[in-house]
Amino acid sequence: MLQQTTVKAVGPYYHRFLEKFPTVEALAAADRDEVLSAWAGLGYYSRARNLHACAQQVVALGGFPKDVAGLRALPGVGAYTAAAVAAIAFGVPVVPVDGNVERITARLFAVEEPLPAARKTLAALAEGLNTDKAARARPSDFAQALFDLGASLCSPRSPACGLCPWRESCAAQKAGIAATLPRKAPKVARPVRYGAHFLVMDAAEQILLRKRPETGLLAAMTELPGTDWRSERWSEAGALAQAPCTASWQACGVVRHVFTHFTLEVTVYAARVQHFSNHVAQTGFLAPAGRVAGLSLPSVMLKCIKLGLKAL
DNA sequence: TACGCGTGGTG
DNA sequence: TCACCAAGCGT
Repeated sequence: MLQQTTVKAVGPYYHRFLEKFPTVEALAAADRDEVLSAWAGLGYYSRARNLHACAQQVVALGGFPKDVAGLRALPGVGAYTAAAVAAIAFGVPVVPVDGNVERITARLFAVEEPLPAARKTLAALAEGLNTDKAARARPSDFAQALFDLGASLCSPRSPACGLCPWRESCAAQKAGIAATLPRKAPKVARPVRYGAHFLVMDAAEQILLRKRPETGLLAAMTELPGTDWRSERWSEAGALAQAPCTASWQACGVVRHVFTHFTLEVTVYAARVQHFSNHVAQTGFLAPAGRVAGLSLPSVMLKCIKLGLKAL
C-alpha cells in the first residue's frame, strides 16, 4: 500500500484491509473483486491485483520466502519491497532504496546525475550505508531511521541541514547544493483528454454501472457507462449518441480529474427512467444509488456519480 | 530505458 | 492554480 502513497492516506485502508483479510490465507481465499473493492480510492490498482496473487503464491509456497531473492520473485514485489521486507521482517542486513533513501544518498555523495539515470549509482552507494557494526546489527531500525530522516530533516524542498546528524559528512551540504538534489530529468507535458459518462436512475433508485476491461487504465474497476477518453472534445450530439439508453439527458457539469500522465475532463449527463429494459440492464449491472460503496469505484467515478445525483 | 499506472497533500 | 511529491512495479 505504501508504494508511492503517503502513510496518512494508507492508514485507514490498512486497518480496514487487515480487519477484512486478517491472514495471508484469508487474503488468498478472497474473491479478487472483494480485494479490489477494499482498495477502491487508494489508486494504482495493479497493487491490489498483485497483492492478491502474491498471497495465493505465498500460501502455495507454504509460507513467506525469507531472503531478498525469494521475496523479489513474488508478484508486485520489486527491489525496494523485497529489501524492505527482508530487513524489517526478517532482519536481513540490506538497505531498501526508496525515494527517501535516493534523496539522502544523492545529497550525501553529491550525485548530480539526474534521475532516473542515476538510479543504479544511488542504489550502489546506498548499499554501502550500513557498513558499520551498529547499523548491520539492526537492519530494521536502520531502514526505518533512513525513511524518517528523509521524511523529516532531509526533505525534498527545504532540508533542515542544521539539524541533520549527517551534516558533517554530507557532500551536498558542504557544496551548498543539498536542496537542489536529487536532480530530475525534465518532464513531458500532461495532455488533456475528454470523455462523457452517463448516470441513469430508475424509479426504484437503481443506477446503471459497468465493469472496465481486465487490462489497462483502472483495470477491472467499476464505472458509469460512457464514451472513450480521447484528445478531442465531444459535441453534445456525439456524446449522447453513445448514451446507454434513450432518455431526456441533462448535462449536469464537468468533472476534472488528474491522472499521472493525463488530465481527464468528463461531462456528466443524468436522466431518470421508469425502469431498465433487459437489453439495457445487460450492458452492465444495476446497483442502488445510495449504496455504491463496495463496488470498486475509482475516485473519478465517485465524483461523476455525486455530480449526476445532485442534478436528479 | 521510458512509459503506464491514482490519488491526496503541499508550498 | 499548479507543479511536485509520496515506503515503486511491470512491461
